[in-house]
Order: sequence, then C-alpha cells, then structure tokens
Amino acid sequence: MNNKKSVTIVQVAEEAGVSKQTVSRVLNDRPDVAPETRRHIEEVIERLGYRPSAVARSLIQQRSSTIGVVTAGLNFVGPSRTLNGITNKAEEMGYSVLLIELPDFGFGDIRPALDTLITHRVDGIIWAVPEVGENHAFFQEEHGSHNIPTIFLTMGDTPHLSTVKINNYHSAKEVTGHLIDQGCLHVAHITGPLDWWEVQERKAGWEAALSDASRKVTEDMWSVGKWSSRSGETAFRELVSKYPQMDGIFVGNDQMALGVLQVAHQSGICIPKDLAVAGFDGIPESGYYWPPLTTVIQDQHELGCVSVQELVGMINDYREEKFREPNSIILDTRIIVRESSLKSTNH
Amino acid sequence: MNNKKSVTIVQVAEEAGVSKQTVSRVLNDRPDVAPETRRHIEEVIERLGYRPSAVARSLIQQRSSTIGVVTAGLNFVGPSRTLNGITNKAEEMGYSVLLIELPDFGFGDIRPALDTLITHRVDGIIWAVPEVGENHAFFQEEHGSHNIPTIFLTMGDTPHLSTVKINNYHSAKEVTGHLIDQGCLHVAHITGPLDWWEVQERKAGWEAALSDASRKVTEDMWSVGKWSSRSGETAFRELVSKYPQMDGIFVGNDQMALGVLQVAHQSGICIPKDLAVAGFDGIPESGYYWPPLTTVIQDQHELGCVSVQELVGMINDYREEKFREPNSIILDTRIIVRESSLKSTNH
DNA sequence: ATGAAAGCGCTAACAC
DNA sequence: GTGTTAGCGCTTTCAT
Repeated sequence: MNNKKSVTIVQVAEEAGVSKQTVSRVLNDRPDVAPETRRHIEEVIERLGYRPSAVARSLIQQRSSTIGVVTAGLNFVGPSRTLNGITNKAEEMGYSVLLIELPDFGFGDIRPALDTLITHRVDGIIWAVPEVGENHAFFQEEHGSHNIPTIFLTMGDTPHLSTVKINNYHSAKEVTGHLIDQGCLHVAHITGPLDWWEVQERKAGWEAALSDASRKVTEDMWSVGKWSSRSGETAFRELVSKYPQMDGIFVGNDQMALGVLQVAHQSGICIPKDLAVAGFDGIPESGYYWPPLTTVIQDQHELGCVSVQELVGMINDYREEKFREPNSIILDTRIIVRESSLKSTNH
Repeated sequence: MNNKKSVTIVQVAEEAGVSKQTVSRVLNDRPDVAPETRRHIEEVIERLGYRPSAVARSLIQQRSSTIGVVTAGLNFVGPSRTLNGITNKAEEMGYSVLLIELPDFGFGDIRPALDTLITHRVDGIIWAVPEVGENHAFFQEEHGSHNIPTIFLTMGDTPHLSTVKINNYHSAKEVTGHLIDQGCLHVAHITGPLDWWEVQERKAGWEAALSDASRKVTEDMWSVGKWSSRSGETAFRELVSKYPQMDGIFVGNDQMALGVLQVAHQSGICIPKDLAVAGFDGIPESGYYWPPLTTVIQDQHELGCVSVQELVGMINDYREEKFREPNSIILDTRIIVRESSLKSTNH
C-alpha cells in the first residue's frame, strides 16, 4: 500500500530481461514479438501490476484519446441524460471524457473552460450547453481561434459550425396541431425563458400551428416560465386571468406542465374536459402525473450518442487533414398522447 | 485554422528571445523574473495564443490535478445532482474531472474503469456508485491494490475505506415516526431493490420506528419496488390487496410515491384522509404532485462537494506521506412535511 | 525478433 | 535574473 511511485515500462523491461521497446511492442499488440517473449512479458506485467501511463503516451503521440465535454445545469434532467449518452458512446469508441460544468448557462465564463480543455490537449470538444442569448457569439466570431474539432448541441444553424439538435419547431407545431385536432379552439402556450434558442423555436412552432388553422396569435395567449414547476404555476395563473377562454395549452416542458396540473386541481379546472394539456420532454414521471401527461419525447440519450459519433468522425478527418463539411444533424421526436389532452373521447 | 500543431514553450522562448526556463518561470508565477522580461513574455504568450500542455506538466510533476469520478445511472436524478456538486467543487479546488459511467450498477465491470483511471494517473478517485449487492467487495478485499486515494459514496462503513453518505436509517425512522404521529395505525413501506445498501438502511429505519411504537412488523406490510413510478404502482397494488388496513405508507423514493398517488386517484383512495403518504429524496417536482408530497430532502449536491473536499485532503496527506485515518462522513437530511401526510389537520 | 538513440513539452536543480 | 542540463514514461526510427 505504500510504494507510491507507480511501475514504469523500464522496471517491467528490467524484470523481464528485455529492452523497453520490446515491452512497448507487447503493449501495442505489435506482431513482431516472439510468442514466448510475449507471454513472459505479459506475465511480468501482470505480476508487477503495471499500467502504462496515458500521460506519457499522450505526450509522444500528440493525441490524448480524450474528449472534452462542456455542460451546464447538470441538476436538470435533460443535460444529464445527454451526458449519459455521451459517456456511453465515448467509452464504446475508446475515448475518455473530461467533464466541465459551467456555473451558469455560459455567459462570460467560456474562455476558462476552453482553456482547460486546450491545456489538457483534448482531441475534440462537445459543447453541450444550449444556446441562450449571446452565449455562443464567441464561437460564431472566433471559430478557428482554437483548432480542436468541436460540435455544438442544441443551437441554431451557424455557418462553419457542426451542430446536433432535436426538431423543436416541428415538434411544437405537431403537438399544438394535436390539441387543435382534439377540438381546442383556444390553445395557449407557456414558454421557457425567451432568450433560449429552443424556446423561440417551440414558440414559433406553436404559432405556426395556430396560423395553419387560421387562428390569430395575440399577446394574451402566452406566458413566460423558467422551466420549474413553480414558474409553471405562476405562468398558468397569469394565463387563467388574461386568457379565460383558453381550452387547451401547450407547455414548454413537463415540469412546468406539472405546475399547471396542480393549479387546475386547486381551481376545479377539469383536465382534459375544461382544458387539454400537453408538455414537452417526455420525462419518465410524466406518465404518472394526474392525469397522465401528453408530451413530446425527445431522446436526449441519443443526442449524446450521435454527437460523439459525429465528433469522432471529425477528429479522424482532422488528423488525416481531410476537409470535412460542417454538419447539422437534426433528431426526430415522438408525440406520446395520454389522458391530459384527450378531449374527444370524453365527449 | 490550419496550423495543426499547437504552440510550445520553445516557440514562445525563441520568439521572446529568452530561454524556455524563463518562460516556465513566468507560467508558474515565480518571483525571480525581471518585471520587464515578464511583461514581454506575457505579451508573446498572448500573441501566439500559447497554452501550456497539462500533459507534459503532469508527466514531469507526477501529478495530473485530475480526479477520476466513477458513477452509474446518470439518467437518474440523484447521481447527476451529486456529479453537479463534484464538478463545482473540483473546479473550485483546481482539479479537472475525468468521468466514467458504469453501464450498470457495477457488477463485474469495475476493473476496466479502475484501469482507465490508473492509466490516466488521476490524483484521486471518487467512487460515486452506490453499494449494491457485492459490487464493492473488490475494494473490501483488495484495498491497496492500487495506491490512489479513493473515497466512496453511499456505502456502509468498511474498515480502511473513507466514505460519505446520508443518514438513511435515521431519516427513514424519523419520517415513519411522523406518519405514526399523524395517527397512522398501520404504516406500510415500499422499498427499493433489496440488494441496495441504502434500501436496507431505510427499511431498518422504518422497522425501528414501528418497533419503538410497539407495532409488529410482518411480511405483508411491505413490498419491493425498483425506483420507477411504474414499479411503485405495482408494489402499491400488491400492498392494497395484502395489507388492506394500511392507513399510512413510507415509500422509498419520490418517483415510486408518484406511482402510489396515481393508483390512489384511480381507486378512489383519498390522500391523506384514507392514506398518509411520505416519499424520500426531495426532488423539486414532489411539491407539485397531487397532493404535494411529504418527503425527506437529501442534499446530493452537498454530498458531491463534501466528497471532493475530503478527497483533496486525502490527496495532500498522501503526497506528504502523512498517514490519514479513514473517515466516515454522514450528512443529515431534513423532512419536509406537505399535504400528503397531514392526516391530523383533516380531522 | 530485438535493441539503441532520439525526442514529445515541460520543470527541477544547478550553474553563472 | 537567466541559461544549461537532465529527465519524467513512453513511442518512433533506424540499426542489428
């Protein structure tokens, strides 16, 4: 328990009575080692508990086999599921993950995070911080200020940058259409914070669906939340008073929708009869809300997987000095209809 | 955008017309550099966009300033909040985080994860995988097979190992006591999977509370879930039929409690009048369930923070060859009483 | 099939 | 206050 210094390749070589190159060959599965020598060296490695140093290897090979992941808001459900996908896929593809979490959603603190990653010589970067306000402006201006392959999650299309995201606009439009199909004449909307790119997309989708159904969109028909159940509660109370004729509502995420359900119970609003409700995200609990919540399932695990795959492709092309066209990958979602929006069957 | 190779200390030295040693001094804020030289070098560093290589530095210093974090089930709320705390604190204390997620809760796949960390020469390890079945046996037998300071989260006290955890036993006992105080005569329990250490602790706490109130504990009074709302639903239906006189229930986590609430609604069981319900974890949404859920708040963010602090202490002592007594840190929880358990006020 | 030498980018130890 | 030398643990190139 006390031999602090770890075993090195030289010690293995001495113990085995060979040169360190031969040991190195065994480590890297090179063919040109006598079977007998190989077995002997493997035995010594095992006996000494030798583990080659990734640090030394990274230095000489000029590649760390590590990807840097920058995230924010890990205490939220979405980002952590994405991270889940990233770690799984990275491991599968032979990469380690260096994780950085920004203290907020990335206003002003980008440079230190980036410096840490550059310093560690990561082979590629996944920028898993959603686009909020101007927090991505840095990259739009300075793309190429660092020359590490980088992929961005959940941001709008931007020249020269590769992105991965779900189809927010389309999904929002579809779920709003579903509410209209259920016979809702007045479909309200609770948004997330307006400076989020996703939020703008979802709101635009809601507007498009109404517009397609020849309905007007006015200011009193929507309200702004902050993702939490509490903020959903507040936003909903606001709508109840300013848009009383509302008989359907598309809520920007499931947590806020839960806040809506609670206010409805307290106020004697019957769901879905008086008000059809749909959420967004598809968190597992939503099927157990009361009533079970209609929502849009976005596969955030898959989002993580796909981004790793694309990034590794970028890394490889970069190494071989091949030019690679920036890619914009869009993942589909799936509406899951549950009781909270089923007006028609209740008639 | 195309100069692939990154700038090195030698290039900075040449450009500045000094030796690399002087540049190194500036990088490490050594006092013995002429102010003028320092400014000049800093200007060159800035101009060239030089970032020192953590890889080379790690190699020579024999320390990586990186901690390895091993986790599992990131798609659950608890582990990701803990990770949140870990990243925050690690960054604050000048450490980077290398993240590994086990595919399951750690049966059989421990060695590769450990190898990855050793290979990367992390300075310390946070084993944030809860103790389940025999998944920690490896460490109990082979402690010291690797000589990296390691701290374990959410596992029972074990000789020679440092641990951090919340007081599961006490919390469970307290919340069960609360249900009894509310006048419940028959308090049931839904556990998580029985091979989890936490689950055993919580069950024992529930039993102790009943025992203190001179109630008998029999097999028909409890049922086993798997953490999900769906499994809570199943377990509760089982209890309804095998323990019909039940008028209170302590559920092993909030998600399963949500499943209980749904079944109650469907079956016309009135909460809390017919049945008082308490959960465990204190996820933010629990205050918006219907009715709002009484639960035990465990601060998993704090759990992460504390573990980093303790680990850094261990790392420092280890470096200085000081012996450090293995530490077992226990964090307190807080019961938050909401409508779901307030029988007395309804009388 | 194996070994010797060089060097990745940096810092520690010692000159001057 | 600054430069020189050596070396961290490994892989690459070139001999043998």
